[in-house]
Amino acid sequence: MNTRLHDPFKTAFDSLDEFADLISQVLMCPITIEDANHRLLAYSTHDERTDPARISTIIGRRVPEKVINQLWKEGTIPALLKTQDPIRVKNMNDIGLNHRVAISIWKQDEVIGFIWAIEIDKLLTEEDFILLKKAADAAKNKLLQLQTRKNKKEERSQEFFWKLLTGHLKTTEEIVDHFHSLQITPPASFAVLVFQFQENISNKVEQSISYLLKTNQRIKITLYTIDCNQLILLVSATNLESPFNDLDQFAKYFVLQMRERYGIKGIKPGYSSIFEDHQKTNKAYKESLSVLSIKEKFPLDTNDIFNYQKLGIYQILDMILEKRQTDAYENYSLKRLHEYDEKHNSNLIETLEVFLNKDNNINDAAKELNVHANTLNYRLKRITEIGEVNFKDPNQKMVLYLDLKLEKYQRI
Amino acid sequence: MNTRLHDPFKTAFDSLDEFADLISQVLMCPITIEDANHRLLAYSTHDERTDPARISTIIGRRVPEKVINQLWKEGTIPALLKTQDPIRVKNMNDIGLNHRVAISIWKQDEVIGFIWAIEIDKLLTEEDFILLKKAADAAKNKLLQLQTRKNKKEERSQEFFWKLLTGHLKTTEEIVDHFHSLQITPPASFAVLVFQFQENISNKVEQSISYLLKTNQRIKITLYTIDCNQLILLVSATNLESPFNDLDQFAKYFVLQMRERYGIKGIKPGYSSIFEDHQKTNKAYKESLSVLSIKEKFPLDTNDIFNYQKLGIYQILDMILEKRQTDAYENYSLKRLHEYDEKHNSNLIETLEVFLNKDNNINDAAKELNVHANTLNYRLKRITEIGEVNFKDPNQKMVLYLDLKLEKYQRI
DNA sequence: GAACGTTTTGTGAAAATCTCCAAAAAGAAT
DNA sequence: ATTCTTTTTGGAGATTTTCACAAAACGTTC
Repeated sequence: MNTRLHDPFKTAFDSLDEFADLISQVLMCPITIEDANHRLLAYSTHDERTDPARISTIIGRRVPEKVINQLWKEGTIPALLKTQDPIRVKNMNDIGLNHRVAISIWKQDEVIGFIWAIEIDKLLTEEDFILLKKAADAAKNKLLQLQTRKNKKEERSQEFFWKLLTGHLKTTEEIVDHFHSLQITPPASFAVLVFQFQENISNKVEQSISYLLKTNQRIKITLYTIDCNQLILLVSATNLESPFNDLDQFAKYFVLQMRERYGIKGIKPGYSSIFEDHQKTNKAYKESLSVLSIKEKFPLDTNDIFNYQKLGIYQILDMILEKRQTDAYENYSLKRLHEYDEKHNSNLIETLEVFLNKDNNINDAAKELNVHANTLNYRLKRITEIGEVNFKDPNQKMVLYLDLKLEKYQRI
Repeated sequence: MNTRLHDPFKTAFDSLDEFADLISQVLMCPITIEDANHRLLAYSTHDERTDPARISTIIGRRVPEKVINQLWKEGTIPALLKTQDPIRVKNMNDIGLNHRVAISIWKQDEVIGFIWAIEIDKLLTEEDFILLKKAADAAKNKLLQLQTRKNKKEERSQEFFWKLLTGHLKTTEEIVDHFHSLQITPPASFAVLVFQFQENISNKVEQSISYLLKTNQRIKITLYTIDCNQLILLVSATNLESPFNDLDQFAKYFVLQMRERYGIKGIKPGYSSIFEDHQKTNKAYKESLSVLSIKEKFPLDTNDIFNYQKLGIYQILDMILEKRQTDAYENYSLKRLHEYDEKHNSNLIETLEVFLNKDNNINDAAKELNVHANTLNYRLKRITEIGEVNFKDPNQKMVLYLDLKLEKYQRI
């Protein structure tokens, strides 16, 4: 027993799995080893007793997202990131978690992994805690090896990604070959997703990002890189039927988590259409940037839009503005309505805009304007008279809508 | 009596009015003299008896439009344009016309005016007819004088108009001065209206045009000129409240009459927005031409549109097309819908287009598609699923509409 | 042709929208 | 102050639209 307390882990071992079994034997409980992003690195097979959370972790080769979220909310992970000591986690039946003890594995001042010990039928003692700490220290070197191997691969990936983004790779075969040489299956369909941060992305923030991306299970992130204040991702949806939905959800999720977990605010997502041909990565990248630049120009109207497709009319608004300016065009209807508003200080223009925004829905628009539906009806009648507009004509309505938005844009 | 039959009109007279009185005395009935466009040139005051049609003619200094229309329909004017002999017109109480006799005044093979004799209490005899013929002959020279004077003025007007259209006159004062020197009051607001003919406009057609324009009383035509197959007008609406309405009506009226009266088909009208500043005549002209060129590109969709304002989205469609082509943009939703149509040979795309054309009106669209309203509803639901569209978002709908039209355009 | 999924059509009830009228309120004009 | 016009609001009733459900028709696949 004395030797055991001394340091039972100072022996040579080939694989992390072997090492996990060793810990398991020493502490007499199931052991799981994860990297910093909660990907499964190894697990003990010696002890067959386990809990549902561990099973899903092993099956999926990563800790389930809901478990991670719970551990963040409840404070375990933040604690593990602060201290080098073991942390005890209480039973959480709703996510299938038994009592367990966790410890983080450190390389200098950075966490590079975790060891989990599940307390099946006995709780670990103070002594065990000391042993666990020694185990964590012993695991460090093995993990570092894995990391450097990964880093090299990542560097090559990054270079390849930039070539894709800038359109340097001309043929589809060349691109697919590159993917394979990096041992990545090229996604059947993809989009480029860019998160724009308020400030340049520091190394520290980069780690948080990396963590969030790796733990995400909503969408597949094939490649990612960082450019000043932009995080650029090559992503593909797991659900092929409604990819936009998935992407939207992920974008919102990412922004939310960055704010809640790390206090980083003001991240703006923008993503491209979905493409099948990898040669179009460059185009996809441009679309994403275009989304971001348009979101800057029309922040209010495009607040909930992240996707180039969903930008709708805003895709082409600045181009139209340019033409309208060179043509010195003036919308006659809007002009008359403005004149009327001026003269009678009414607000027909505002009324019109809300009505069009609300997709011609009288009730919704009336609610937003805080007037009676009949009032709105009356105003609309006046608008058709004064502006000589026909609301049954989608054509005319569109131009009104466009010109309204343009006016607004010009005023700013 | 003998001398009277010989030629009572071979005397000198100063004005046409004097001459009208002379005829009136000889034939013992009220006399009116008009130019080829039914503008009043002179009328007898000797005889006080008259009829409502004559009164309005004198008051308005032109024959009322409904009277002219009636005389065309009923054949009097066509007859007068064919023969040099007097024509008798029957009583037409509904338009206030008594019995009367008319004769056309000729210069070579062209009618340059008319003389009207109203048969108040006695019908004109054969003898009177011969006298009338002599009167017409005598009136000819006087009318010619008037015409040449007018022609000179018209030439100067034409030159001025072209300067306006091409934007050669820089300051508004300069333009207003020009107007005044031509004894024209510059209209407070105006539009440029262009009729495009299928063939170059011959002199003969020009006469018909001139006639139609001069007899029109719906809108004020300040200036007009002809350029190859285009008739260009500077017009202003008499009704300031709904100028577009007036202009639309006139455009349709002109096209109709040219076809019905002269058998000239395929005339396409196009007119600009309404402007107040005469420096913008050039812009107005460009807008009109733009309408015509767009009508050529989208003949079906823009068939009932003559006005730049009402062109709606078509104003900017070719510009958008250009951008979409350089961007190699592809609408994801439409792509998926097309694929679905292809695979299941359905017609979701057509359904979508009709639905959008009909301004989201299920019933109207269903009628046009010859399906049950529920069928349409079902299809729309499928469209939102397959194309990942949200029909409550006016933005998305607009882009769909635009891209649909663009596709259609590209296919042609 | 049986089995299956997709599409079309029909029905009816609930919800909404529209139409019309009238009264009140607010502004403008005299 | 009063008249007149314009605007807002309310409500009742008619009309439309929407929605869910079910049956029938159609197409594909085995």
